[in-house]
Amino acid sequence: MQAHKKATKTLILEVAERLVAERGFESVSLRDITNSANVNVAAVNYHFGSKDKLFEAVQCRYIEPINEERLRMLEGLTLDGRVATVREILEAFMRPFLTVVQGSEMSEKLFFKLMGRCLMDPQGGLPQEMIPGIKKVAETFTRAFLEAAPELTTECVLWRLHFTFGVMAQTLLHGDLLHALTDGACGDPDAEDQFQEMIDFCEAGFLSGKGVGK
Amino acid sequence: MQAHKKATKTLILEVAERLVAERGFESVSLRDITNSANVNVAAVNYHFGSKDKLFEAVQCRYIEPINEERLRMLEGLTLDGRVATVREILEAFMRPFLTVVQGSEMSEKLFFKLMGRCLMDPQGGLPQEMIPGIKKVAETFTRAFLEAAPELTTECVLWRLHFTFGVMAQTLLHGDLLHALTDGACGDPDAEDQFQEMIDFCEAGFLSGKGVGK
DNA sequence: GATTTTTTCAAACAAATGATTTAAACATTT
DNA sequence: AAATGTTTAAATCATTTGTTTGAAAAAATC
Repeated sequence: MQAHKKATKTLILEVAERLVAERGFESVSLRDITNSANVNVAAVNYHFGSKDKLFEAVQCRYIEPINEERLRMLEGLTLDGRVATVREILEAFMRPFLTVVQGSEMSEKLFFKLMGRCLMDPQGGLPQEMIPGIKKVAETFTRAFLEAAPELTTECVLWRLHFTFGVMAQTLLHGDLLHALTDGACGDPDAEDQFQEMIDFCEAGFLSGKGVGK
Repeated sequence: MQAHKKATKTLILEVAERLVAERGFESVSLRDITNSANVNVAAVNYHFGSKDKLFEAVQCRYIEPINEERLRMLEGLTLDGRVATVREILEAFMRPFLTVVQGSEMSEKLFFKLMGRCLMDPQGGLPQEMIPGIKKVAETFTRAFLEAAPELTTECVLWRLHFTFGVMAQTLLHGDLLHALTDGACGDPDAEDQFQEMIDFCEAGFLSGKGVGK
């Protein structure tokens, strides 16, 4: 059954992921999803229970591999008791978004739109199921940053991690906006260049107050 | 008529603004809006033409005073041919979000949620009516930054302005998330402190590559 | 191979949606 | 005060929404 035909449940998830990214959860109807997936309308409620639960499943499915890859990269940096640099840790935090999306079937732009939806759409905040994973990432990376830059306080690191996430989300979500606003002068689609610009910006922000200037 | 009773059109806009901020545009029905505003359902189509046009009006109404205040603050910095610092320009870019919202009837959190919705919700990008204003802000501030930090390229400034916006959006939108993830340890509600943290971070990011380090 | 469980499907459900219509109320101008 | 233009109101429209039902089909278990 799995060999010749994709499981209905997975099929629904994939289609929902794409449509939700494109149009937002509230704008996509169950029939949009099931028609596009060539399954029956009732299949959603059968496999997921409700439309809301389907959306939660979509959210969890996309964030998990990213968080896993983040922790994996960070672990690779601190082998043999080595202390990683702020820049390396930043890269471990940010790059998984690129690598995971490049390994997925969605286009990058769509994938990041989905990310934005996940942050904005849910009425009652993130699904409970996602919180532990995010918490673990935040804690682990905060610890790493504190080792790399001991002069910073925990609270300060958390704020800057938060800022870093904002830089990433904004760039990946609205990179095309920059392109449009400058009549094409800016917004070069080279993802790797953008990435380096982001890391430069955030590294400097993270080390703010460390240098001679202040 | 205006003296004793608020114009229906304005009333609808205000209620729509609040409800859209809370729940998102697609999740709010015309009846949610008109019931809450104590006006007839038909009033929306009469005054705005359609639900979509109402949403465009909501978006434009909120962004305009912010952009005006931004340009006003920036102008104040460069009187008598004086050259402003990067930090001052950054403040002119970011602070209007705080001052305008503090002068409005909405709570801060709601206001920034609305901001997020405006960036995410519309299917075909931002309303055409908003583009010129944003463009003007981007151009004017880019010019100012280039004067304050002549060693940067135009493209670089645009990217960093973009990053700065991301920091701001993320912080103002999801500041409570940080609070929740750290079990209350982080996420102090003092808006001014947060603001200084943001400016520190972005100033450092903007001046990245300028200092001795690189 | 019969039985039981799981999955699919067409049809129908009630509720809610954005939009329209028509007439009444109101304000403004002549 | 009559006529005109503007705004409000109730009722109704055709769709669409998420969800449920009950039977058929498929798969798994015995």
